[in-house]
Amino acid sequence: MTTDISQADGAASPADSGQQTPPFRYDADMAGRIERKWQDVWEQAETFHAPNPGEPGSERPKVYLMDMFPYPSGSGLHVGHPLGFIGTDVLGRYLRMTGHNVLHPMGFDAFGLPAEQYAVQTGTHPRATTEANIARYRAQLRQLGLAHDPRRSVATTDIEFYRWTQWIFREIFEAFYDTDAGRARPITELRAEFEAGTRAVPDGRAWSSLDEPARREVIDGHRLAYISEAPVNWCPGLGTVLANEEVTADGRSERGNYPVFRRSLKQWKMRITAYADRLADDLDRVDWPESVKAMQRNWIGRSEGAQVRFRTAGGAEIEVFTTRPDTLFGATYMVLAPEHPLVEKIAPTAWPDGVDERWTGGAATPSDAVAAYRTAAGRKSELDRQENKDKTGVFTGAYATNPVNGEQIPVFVADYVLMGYGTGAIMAVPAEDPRDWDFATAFGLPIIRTVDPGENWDGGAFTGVGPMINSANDEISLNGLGVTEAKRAIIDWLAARGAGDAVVQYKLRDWLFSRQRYWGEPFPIVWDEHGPIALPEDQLPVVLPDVDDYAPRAYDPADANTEPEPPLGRAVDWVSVELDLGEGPKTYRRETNTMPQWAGSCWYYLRYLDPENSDRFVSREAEKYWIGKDTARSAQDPGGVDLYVGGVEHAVLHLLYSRFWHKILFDLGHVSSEEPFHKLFNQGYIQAFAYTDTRGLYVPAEEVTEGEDGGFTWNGEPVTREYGKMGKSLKNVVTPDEMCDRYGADTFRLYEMYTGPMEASRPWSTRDVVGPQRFLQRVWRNLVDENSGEIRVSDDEPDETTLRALHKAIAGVHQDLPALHYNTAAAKLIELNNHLTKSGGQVSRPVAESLVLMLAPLAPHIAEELWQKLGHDETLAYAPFPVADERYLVADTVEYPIQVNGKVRSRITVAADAGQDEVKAAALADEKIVAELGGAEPRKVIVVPGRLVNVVK
RNA sequence: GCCCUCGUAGCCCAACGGCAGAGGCAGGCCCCUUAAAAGGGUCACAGUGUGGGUUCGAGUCCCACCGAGGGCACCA
Repeated sequence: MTTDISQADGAASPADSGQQTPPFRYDADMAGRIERKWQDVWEQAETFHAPNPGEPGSERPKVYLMDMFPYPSGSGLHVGHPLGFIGTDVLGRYLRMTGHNVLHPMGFDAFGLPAEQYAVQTGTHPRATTEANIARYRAQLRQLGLAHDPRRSVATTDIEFYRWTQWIFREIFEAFYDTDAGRARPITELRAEFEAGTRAVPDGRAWSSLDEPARREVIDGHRLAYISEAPVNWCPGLGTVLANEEVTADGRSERGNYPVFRRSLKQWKMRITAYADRLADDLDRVDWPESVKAMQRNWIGRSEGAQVRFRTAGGAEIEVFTTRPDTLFGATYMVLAPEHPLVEKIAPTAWPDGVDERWTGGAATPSDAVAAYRTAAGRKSELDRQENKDKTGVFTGAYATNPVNGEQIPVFVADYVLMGYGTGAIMAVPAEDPRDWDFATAFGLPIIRTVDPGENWDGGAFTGVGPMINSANDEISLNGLGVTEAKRAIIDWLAARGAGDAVVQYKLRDWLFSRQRYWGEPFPIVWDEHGPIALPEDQLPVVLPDVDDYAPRAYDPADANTEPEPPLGRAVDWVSVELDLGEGPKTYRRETNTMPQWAGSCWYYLRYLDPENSDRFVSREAEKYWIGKDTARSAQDPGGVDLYVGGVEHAVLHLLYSRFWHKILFDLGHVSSEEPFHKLFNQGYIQAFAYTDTRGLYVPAEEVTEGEDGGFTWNGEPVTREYGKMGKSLKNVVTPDEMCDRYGADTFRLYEMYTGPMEASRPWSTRDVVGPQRFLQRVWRNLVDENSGEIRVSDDEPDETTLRALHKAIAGVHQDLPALHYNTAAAKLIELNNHLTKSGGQVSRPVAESLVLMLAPLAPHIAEELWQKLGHDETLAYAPFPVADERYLVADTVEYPIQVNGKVRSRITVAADAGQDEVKAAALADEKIVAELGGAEPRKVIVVPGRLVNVVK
């Protein structure tokens, strides 16, 4: 079937290597020839095509392995990118050899800013750039020998792919969240309920009294994808709005680092908040790193508490959210956020008599004070608010009544209360909240302790637990209760009086889903005079039109008072469209926003399962087979990809969004699984040193030398070393292409897997790559004559020590590979090979074959070549992985170290099957131990079978 | 400020609570070589960030501190 190119071409190769190098040495050239050969063989033989259910091979237990797909950037891959890909590949190859049907696909997250920005600069269509980059990535990945199923490679920019992205959007648009049922349902069912009168219109109007536009407005207000006029993150520098997740803590864009402003704009949103509970709760059902779960929980930010209503003297009601309703007796003032709508309504015309001067901000009237404060707060950037935690604020002039004790408490406006969280208003309890304590101290407000901090407490606000005090009125007393009971009691009391209810609050906001960009999925939406309408399924895909100018209108990055203007708006012929959507031909206006980059990655793992399907985004059978719930795993198993490997940087964004979409698809009955990713693994990063000269400019890292004093120089000049990312601008990029040229892909793979455990970040060190290369060279030399290229194994039985070394290695590797401990697996193979090298002579065939098979997941090309040389016609990709024979794992005799008080003092050798008493007796009879004890009886003797003996004096 | 990781030889990293070293890099010496090395062999190098505690026994478990990396940050 295949030719043996290492021999055919081998004879020609020595001319270009050193004169004395044997002609069949495993060097970079040889490796390159072997690797290209096997990559072609695998492709032609369709070795890694994974069968779908019903196809031959699908009866084997399935495993779905996936990497987070890359964005195909113009600069290509550097050595850091494939770390996870190789790790997944090694596991996949191991699992194939242990009888599994392994699906390991790869695709491209190809919509995004860089291609668009390049298009803006050069006029090149983003599709041209994107496809060229994808081709480059494919070639780079292919040369690494990754066992992907090539039929299943998808790109989010493929029209056949984004057709289904639009279809899913459509499903989301055509659904609402039924809070009673706790799941999404089709919007048609909502309409039917309104029509039948089984569901009340939220504002109490009768459905029959509404005209069609009004009805549509009610319906649109329930959709999971909806338009809202709400404060959003507007980034004039990018000319687009951004999701909360895309804005950094200091109020700038994650991409480009431009200022971001809060502006009220009409935008598309997705109702992810409806799923807040399920997104938080179901984290308990997936096998993810605790750190990632913690980040998601933190982002969702569920907190349980109460809403409490305070009546003001003017009759207005201020509703607050608090997690500590138990401390209500200690509420001595209230605070509204500067943007709170009640601020101006409650402010009276004049200050009350004797108002504290600190409260007025020096203004003549409450309205002046409030207006001035609001203006000042609005001018402050997020960064200012964050960095300056000194409490500022001003009295509104109004008082509200504390419902538990009738106290009149002053209402302030202060920017330490945020409009975006809870109700934008708080009851302030300085005794139990440090922020309120600071404010109360600054403004001279009373502080009443309601939780007993204990005698030794001399600090400020007490947030710990303790018995309640000072908390009683005529009807209820919380005094003496613990926090939990006090909360329950006061909520019941408030609820009975109509002054409050138990509520749950979330930090999570609805997901801003529209962007003013060209290079993204168009919405499958058209507008008529009343609002948005989803295009019927049969009119998908909505293909991106060609435009002359790819740029959104960008502005002075600092000018907040600008409006987003999407590039698709300029495709006037496309925007205006005549359609018959059931009311006869009519002109509609297309939606000109595009979807954010996250859209495609929300569901790509489903498309891999059935990439050619033109009837459905994925067939039910394929979805069930590959990611369906596995009750054998656990009763509550939510299903999902068996292993998803990628960087921790997606902990919140991508992983939360795709969970959200998956749950909608589940609710609507389109998938059987409830979670997209069953097990998540975060690989570490390959990092690199970078060097700057005295002017602070980066110099080529490759050319820097280390002096004996530990200092670094470049061209004789001293340079300073930094450690961090690999990047073009840092002049420290190393590419896999270079490594394949200089050492071969197998060496490169082994190096990446060997330098540390998968989850660990570590520095790149080109210098160290020779280690794995030497190892492969030695394996080759042990099995192949470097002068003739002939295999040289013996048919003699292996000796006892070799068998022991072999089976010890098998047992170890068998354990390490599925646990992703590739570094220790490789070490065990090196150890075994070192043993073979030292033994000298020819390696016996069964030992050679086992070694080659065990090497195959890590270094597949050289393993295939050796396997073929050993006389096998078939690929080893599905050959059975060696199994250790217990006989060679147990020794006849065991050496026990003998400790006296935990320190090793002697050693004895006893038969492996010796009982504990025998071992103990032998230990105590040892002359060194007898001397140590000096005739005294040991207090205690601990025998750990097979391990050691510890004598306690 | 809070939360999560992680500190073992010059470097990268191993070590079910049981003899601190599996492996690699770099280094020394020897062999091969006219010479060289990405060839072969061999040798040395740490007591596990610091201080306590639990234990017969701690790199491993607990507490505090120091250092590095990451996440969150006026979220009521």
